[in-house]
Amino acid sequence: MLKDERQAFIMRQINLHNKVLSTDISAMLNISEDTVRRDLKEMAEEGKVLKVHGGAISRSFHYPFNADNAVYAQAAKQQIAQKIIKLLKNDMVVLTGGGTTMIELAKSIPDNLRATFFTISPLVALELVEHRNLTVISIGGQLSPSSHVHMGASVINQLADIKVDLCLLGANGLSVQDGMTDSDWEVVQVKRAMIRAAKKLAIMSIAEKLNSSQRMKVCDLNQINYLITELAPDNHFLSPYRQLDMELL
Amino acid sequence: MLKDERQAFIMRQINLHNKVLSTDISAMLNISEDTVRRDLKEMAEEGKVLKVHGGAISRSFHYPFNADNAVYAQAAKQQIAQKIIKLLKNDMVVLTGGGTTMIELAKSIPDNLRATFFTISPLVALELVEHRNLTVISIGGQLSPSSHVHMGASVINQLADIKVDLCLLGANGLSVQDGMTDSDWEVVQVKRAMIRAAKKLAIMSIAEKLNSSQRMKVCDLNQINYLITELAPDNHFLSPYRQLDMELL
DNA sequence: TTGAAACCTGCTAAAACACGCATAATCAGA
DNA sequence: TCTGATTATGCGTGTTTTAGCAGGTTTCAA
Repeated sequence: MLKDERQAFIMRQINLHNKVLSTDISAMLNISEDTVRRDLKEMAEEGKVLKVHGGAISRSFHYPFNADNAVYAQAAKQQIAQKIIKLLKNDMVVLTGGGTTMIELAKSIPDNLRATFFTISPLVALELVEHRNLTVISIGGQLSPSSHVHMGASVINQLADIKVDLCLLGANGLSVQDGMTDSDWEVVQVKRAMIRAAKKLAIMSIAEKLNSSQRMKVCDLNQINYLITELAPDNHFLSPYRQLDMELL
Repeated sequence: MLKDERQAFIMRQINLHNKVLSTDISAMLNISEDTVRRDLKEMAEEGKVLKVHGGAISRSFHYPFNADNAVYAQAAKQQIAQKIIKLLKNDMVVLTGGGTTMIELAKSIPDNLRATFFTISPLVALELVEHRNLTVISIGGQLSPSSHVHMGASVINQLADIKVDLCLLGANGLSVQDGMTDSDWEVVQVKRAMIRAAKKLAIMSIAEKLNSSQRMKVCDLNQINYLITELAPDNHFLSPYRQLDMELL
């Protein structure tokens, strides 16, 4: 077997699986691991792959991370925001949670929308209040260091006293089996109270979060009125949700 | 499974859910918790995540606001902050307003201070909550677009129900003649309610604002227990205030 | 205050690695 | 086709990296 031929084979494997193990290649081609290592090293120097201990990974695979303020999957979240804006009408009263998707939405609300927003997230509140025609009311309470939203009994109490047209929540986990789920007990309590306070419920979730589950159940899928993802409503990925009693956006 | 692959997986989980638990990752990938911990530690050292007890949280979640904006008279305000820190004791309950001085203070509170902070400013709340020994409670209400603090009747109501050790307020106007003054009627109402809720009152003000008056009166000078400026207490500029029943810092 | 969970440190075995060297394969030009 | 030069490959040896584990300590929350 020729060297180039071998490296082409390795390249194919990497394109196929995003990674290769030196041992695997060695076994597959019946060559010594040393040779594989040498190949990988060479290919890494040519910039074709990323060499790591144990094998190599695809160059395009290096995970997304920007040290500063880049939000993960921002494009998708902005798409979601655009879709939600269509749900918002003048003189609506809306209740929102926190999360980066919600912040993207808060930024991109059109300035001419005249509405009232209740929110448990100070970050969202600060973004919303930049729009002239919005009335922003913070549901105060103990601020959670990890999720940066207000939680605790006083939040639940306040939520019991209000009734809003639409509740906007980000989903942490969402699946046909388990419904909407979350990982934190306190968060679940607050989300439930928020859902109770709203006539309609809209859940936003990037497609990646669909079909994932967390430990605690927030609500059933049939309580959800709108499910907003960055995908087109007829995307096959959403088909499990299509029969259900919710509108896909 | 390759190490980098594993870390990419963790990174993805963090981007999706804003946090991960070591135990969860360990279970999901069938690897020991030690390995997960080592990964998280490594990733934290590279600045990719924030390590916390039990797991790690997203870095972009860590308050992506204006990192270092030009604040007017920032040096002076930081000096003031340093002086106020000396007033803060463990297990104190403090009530604060908003303003850039207050934010500077919130940033520079020592991490080992264990205390409870009530605040009407979402920005201050978000800064305070970064200190792990602080309990932060937002007094919620309508968010003022101009001053970025919560105002309105519900704030007054909530303030009526609490009693704190110390109230920290920035002054808009302060003079021997007129006492503490402000320009906005709503703000005055809130400040009065805050003062009522506190055993002691500390006013912070850059020297520039001393001897200036606004239209509305908030309180008399003799209600003030501490006056904090960036000047030394024996500065001649402060002499008009020296005879009064307040401590100059 | 106390018990459980999370953590750290040091250790071990196995895997992956690097390096030198001997041998095998390849190639260019006569 | 032969030959010498060049390159590629496999192997032995010693080193480094990695992952799990044992134990003692810290942290957290009840």
